Amino acid sequence: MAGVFSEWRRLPIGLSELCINTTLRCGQSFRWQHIPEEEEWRCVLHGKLLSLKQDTSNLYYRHYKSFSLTSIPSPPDSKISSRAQSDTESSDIKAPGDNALDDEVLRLIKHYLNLSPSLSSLYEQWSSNDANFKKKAVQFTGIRILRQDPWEALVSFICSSNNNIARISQMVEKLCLNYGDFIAKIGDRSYHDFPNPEALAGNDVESNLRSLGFGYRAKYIHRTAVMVSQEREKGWLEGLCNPESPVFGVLPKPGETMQPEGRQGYRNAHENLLELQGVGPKVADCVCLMGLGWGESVPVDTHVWQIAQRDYRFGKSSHKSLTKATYDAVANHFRKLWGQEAGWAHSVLFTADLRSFSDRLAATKKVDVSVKEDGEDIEVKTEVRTAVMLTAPKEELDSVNIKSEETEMKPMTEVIRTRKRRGPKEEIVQAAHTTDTRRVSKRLRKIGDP
DNA sequence: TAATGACCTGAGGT
DNA sequence: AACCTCAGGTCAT
Repeated sequence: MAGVFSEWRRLPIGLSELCINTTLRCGQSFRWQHIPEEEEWRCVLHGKLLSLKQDTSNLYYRHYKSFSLTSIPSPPDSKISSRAQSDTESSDIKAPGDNALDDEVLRLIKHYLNLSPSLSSLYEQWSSNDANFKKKAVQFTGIRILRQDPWEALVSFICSSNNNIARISQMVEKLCLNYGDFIAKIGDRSYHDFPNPEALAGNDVESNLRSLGFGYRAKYIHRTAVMVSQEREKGWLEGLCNPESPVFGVLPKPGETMQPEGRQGYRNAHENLLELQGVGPKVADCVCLMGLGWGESVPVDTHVWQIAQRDYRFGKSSHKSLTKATYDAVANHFRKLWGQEAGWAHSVLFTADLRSFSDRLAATKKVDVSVKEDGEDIEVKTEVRTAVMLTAPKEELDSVNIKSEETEMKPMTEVIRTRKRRGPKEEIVQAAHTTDTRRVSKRLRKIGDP
C-alpha cells in the first residue's frame, strides 16, 4: 500500500491570522498528529490525508496519494462540493497547472481552517473592549476556530466529558482505527477517516468501546449514533449549521443579527443537540461553535468558569456555583463583551488557561523598546516575544535554556529554529512577537516599571 | 430550580 | 505500593 505526497503548495498567511502550532492542539480537534521529523501536522479530512506546516509568512499544505486508491472514484459529496465556489474566491495559490484534486484539497483546507474572518481585526476588537483579553492575547495570537465536521465534533466532545485532552485524543484515534475507513499507511502508521454515524450504531459498539477504555462514554456514543443515523432525518445535524457557515460543499446564506442570548438559529441548534445522549449544555456549545459555525457559542467548562471567577468577578451573590442559570449568565456576559464571535475570543482565553501551554508564559519576555516623551505623557512601546514550543515536557522550564534562546531571538519576520541540547522533541519552532504601545504619566513611569 | 452523587479511565503526584 | 486528584460533564434523583 504505497503512495506519495503531492508537492507542497503555499498559502500566504501570517502567524497572527493563523498559528497551527497553537490552533491544532488547543482542544478543538483531537486528531491532528505532529510529525517531528517532517515538522508537519497530519490528519485525514474527507477521505484525504493532509499535511500542514507553517513559517512566519506562509502556510504549506500537501496531500497523500495512495497508488492503489487513485483509481477509486471520489466520495459522493465531492460532486456537490465541486459546485460550491465559496472557498475559492481568491486564487492565491502559487503554482497553476493543478488538477481537480489539487483544487479540491485547497478548498477543503480553506474551508476547514475557516480563513475568511480577519483574526487580527477580531483580536483588536476584543482587546479594545476587554483589558483582560488584551493582556492574555499577546502570548496566544493566531488561534482560529476551525470548521470541523459536525458529527466528528459531536462525538469528540461527547468523549471530552470529565476527561483530559491527551486521553480524548487517544479515544478519537481509537474510533478512527476501529470504525473509520482506511485511507493510507505510511511507515507503521495507519491513517483512517473519522467513522460515520452508521458505523458507530452497530449492536456491539458499546461493549467494544468499553473494552477500548471509553468508560461510561461508550453508551453515550452508541446511543447518539443510533439517534442520529436512525431516529433523525438525513442531514438533520448538518441542518443545524449556521447558514452563513455551512458544511463543506454547501453555499453560505445570509444570517440574522444577534441578541445577548445569541441568534435564534444558535439557540435552536443548542436545544436540538441537548436531546442526544451524553450531550449537555457544554458539549452542545462546543458542537455549535466548532462544528456548526455558530461564533457566539461560548462553552462554559471548568476552565471558563474559573476564568469568569478570577478575571470577571463571577462567583458572587447570585452565581456562586455553576448552575444552568450561572452558565447562561457567564455565556451572555461574554457575548455582550466580545460580540458575535465571542466563542472565538473564548477559545483564546481557554487556551491561555491550559496547563499544557503554561510554558509559554514562562518563555515570554517583555522589553520596552522605545520611550517617547509626548507632553505630560510618555509613550512606551513594549515588545512581547514568546518562544513557542511544540512539545512541552515538564523539565523544559529550565530558565537557563529559555533565556539563552531569547537572547538569540530575531525580529518577527524570521522563524526561530534552534535546537536545545536534550533532543529534537524540545525544539523551539516559532516566536510569536507583538508590540504594544501604552501611555504612562511621567510620574508613574518613574516609580514602578515591570 | 438547585444540589448531590455516580459514572470509567489513566496519568501524575504523594 | 496504595491511594489521591484531576481532566474542556452528563444524568438521575
